[in-house]
Amino acid sequence: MDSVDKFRQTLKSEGQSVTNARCSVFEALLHQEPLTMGELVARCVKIDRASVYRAIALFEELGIVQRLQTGWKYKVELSGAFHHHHHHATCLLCGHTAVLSEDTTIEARLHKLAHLVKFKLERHQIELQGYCAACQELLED
Amino acid sequence: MDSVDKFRQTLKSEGQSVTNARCSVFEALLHQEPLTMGELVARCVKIDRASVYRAIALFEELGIVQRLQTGWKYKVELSGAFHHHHHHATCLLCGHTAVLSEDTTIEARLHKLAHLVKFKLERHQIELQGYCAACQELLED
DNA sequence: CTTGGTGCAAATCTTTTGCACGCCT
DNA sequence: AGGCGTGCAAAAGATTTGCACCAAG
Repeated sequence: MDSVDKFRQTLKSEGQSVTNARCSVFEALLHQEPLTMGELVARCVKIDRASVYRAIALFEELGIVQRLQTGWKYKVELSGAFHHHHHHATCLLCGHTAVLSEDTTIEARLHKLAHLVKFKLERHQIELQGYCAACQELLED
Repeated sequence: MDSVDKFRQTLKSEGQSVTNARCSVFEALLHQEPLTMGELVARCVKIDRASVYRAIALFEELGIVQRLQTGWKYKVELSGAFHHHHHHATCLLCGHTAVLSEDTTIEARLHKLAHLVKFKLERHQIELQGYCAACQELLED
């Protein structure tokens, strides 16, 4: 079953309609780096701004997308079932986002830390900020 | 040397003026949980909105405050020298925030991961979401 | 059908900017 | 004194909402 089918299925199983606007927003996110709402709205040409926001709010509730923070602004990307879990590093200068390789050591550790404060861990997010290779060079000038 | 002195010192050593507005913003952050910009503006009664934003921008540049993510919006809190570096776990139900104990294993690991994508790591943030002890019980009913 | 979703326009909220004036050094 | 920082007002951006109309189930 491909991602689009899984998406339609998810909506249906939650009693939600599969509409043109929602499909457009979903497709705009497929195979993409995380996008800001502005970028997402720009990619959904024929879809109204408000509908994009409404779709994202719904998707987040259903666990189809997740928001992630990159400095001051957030971006959205497909989550879990549609996209492997991973973390990002965002460049403080150019804003480019790199995907980090998986690291089970950290995930295990987080569970342990959560357990210490008696939390049942549902999700987590790790955000790294620094300078990408290209910007490090720029800074040396 | 108390925090306020250290604050004034930091400004001076960076060639910045110690002004009334900046002190007010700093004091509003002292001994507080992280605040949203809206909350912060509300606490700085006699200070103009724009000046609060300008102060926070400066403080962040000087490493006096850091922004962090709790849910969809960011909050600001005093950082590093004024407040130990730490991570939070936020309850999805009641919103309670617990402070996680320090873990050098993770910090070291993050540097390694950043290095793999050629990033010069400047800062990081880990956000855990789950259910606190009290809410786990509620959920069992 | 008929209920829920959409587009549109306008309201809200958040953050930034230009400018003239007053305060820190 | 001289320049930086501030308040004010307004611009710019981001997000939300009310409402009439159209489409999915």
